[in-house]
Amino acid sequence: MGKPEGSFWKIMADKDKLISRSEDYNEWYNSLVLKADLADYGPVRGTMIVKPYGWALWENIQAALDRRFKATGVQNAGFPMFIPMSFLQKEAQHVEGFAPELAVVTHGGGQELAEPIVVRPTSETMIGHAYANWVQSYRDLPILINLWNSVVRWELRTKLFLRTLEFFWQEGHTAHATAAEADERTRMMLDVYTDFAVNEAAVPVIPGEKSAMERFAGADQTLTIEAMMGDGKALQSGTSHNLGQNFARAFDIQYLDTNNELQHCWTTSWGLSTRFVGAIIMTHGDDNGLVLPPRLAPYQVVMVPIYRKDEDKTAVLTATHRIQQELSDAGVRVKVDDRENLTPGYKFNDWELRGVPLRLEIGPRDVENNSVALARRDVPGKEGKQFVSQNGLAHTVTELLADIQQAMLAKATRFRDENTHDVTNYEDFKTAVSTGFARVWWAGSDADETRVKEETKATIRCFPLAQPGGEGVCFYTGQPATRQAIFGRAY
RNA sequence: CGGGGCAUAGCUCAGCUUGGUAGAGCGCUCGCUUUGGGAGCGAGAGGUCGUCAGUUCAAAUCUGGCUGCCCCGACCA
Repeated sequence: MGKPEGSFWKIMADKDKLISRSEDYNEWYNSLVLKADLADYGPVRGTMIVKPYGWALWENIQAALDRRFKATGVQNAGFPMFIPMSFLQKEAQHVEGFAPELAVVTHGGGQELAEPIVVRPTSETMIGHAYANWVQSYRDLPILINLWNSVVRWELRTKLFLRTLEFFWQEGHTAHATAAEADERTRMMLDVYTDFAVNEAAVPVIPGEKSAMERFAGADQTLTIEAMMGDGKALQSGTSHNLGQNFARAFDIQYLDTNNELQHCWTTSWGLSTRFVGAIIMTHGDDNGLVLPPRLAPYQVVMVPIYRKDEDKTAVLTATHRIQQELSDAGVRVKVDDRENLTPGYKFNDWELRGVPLRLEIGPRDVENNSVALARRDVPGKEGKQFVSQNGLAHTVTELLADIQQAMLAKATRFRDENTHDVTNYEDFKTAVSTGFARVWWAGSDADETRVKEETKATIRCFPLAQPGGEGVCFYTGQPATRQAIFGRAY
């Protein structure tokens, strides 16, 4: 064709290209979720259809969490999604917090209901009702239960995975005989979330405590893991609440202790949702699309066979399936992209968009040389591509996947740290929270916190559990402070 | 709940100003040629133009209402 060499390919390449993150981060996110085939919009405003690829990612998240929960003695159970309105009203803070976002069922079986029923926004009240019946004696404690379900909160402004009317999550609910045990459990589950985020998702998080204003409605204490997204904004990625005796009192969860005295239980709850999928997208994604951590990726390796002639095809496909089996036997999640109607180049781009950690190309030359090409998703272009021997390939791949996992965590951690600034005055604070986190000494009141939010849109994401110790000067009030806080703009 | 935008083929959109037989690209189906970074040619399938009403001989096009979705702000995992 008579056009300059580059222009044709540039046009072709731009055709289906994502908008770059720097151009419009929001648009990048929205279109990526759709194009990577993770999810789609539901027919009711603000609802989400999770497609098989997105659900597979969620299933891997579920599996990683579930085995950690069970290792601490937690059992799964199923609870009703319908809650009597009166239950919500039993805990004053709780109803106040959730009232504005409740979905209420007024009709059933063609009849108007005598009492409206609430679709669970979370199950603390239903759990309270059940536990009150289950607990009689200190011998019945602790109760350690987790629910995998979905909940409904009538959000005004929604965004796929991050905030939808209905979302999928787990909610753990425990009841204990002592305050110390409840406190221990609250921290233990935060540790579980931290370990999961860092070691499975390669998402560096800051474990910390929420301020009184950001606390869960009805909790004495809310712990959180906070992550920094690619645009410098914060995402609350999992929470663990110490509910004290608030719900035990509201629902009469009582037991007889060893002295035959009636005591209220101490309860906790903790949750992590499909929002975490959003955290993975925005922590690791780049201008070419998703970058999934190998430990959670639905496919860890995608194989793209390449051939021209029929005789090549037979040889290539034979080798492809042999290697597929070999990798699969080694516990690697492999996908062979044997679609006939698409060119290898298209497949490369497609799987990059979908974030598969490692691409394995195999063509006639490889069959001849006993080699394959491996291209790692986290290192784009030629740099990330290498030809390796087919001998010991399972080992090579396993090592490479581990390396990718580690490199992704290192990269995300570096980004987070480079965009976290220790500041001591308001001007520097404003600069810091416009691009990332500000770490400050804080001694302000609720009113001060509100004012900072109004003036800068930044909120206290958490008081990190890891504190430097000693004392500092509050950047806002100038008062002596004993705790440092992380501020940031949040999703 | 306020402000803005959009609604025409599976997707992205043109057509509307100035009313007159429904369009393009991509995708899809079939065939042939292709395949190491988003393939080419040929032949097809596919739309009561969001909805209701009004104006008119005639409405995708003009007018009004309604509905839905997306984006931006206040509230939230």
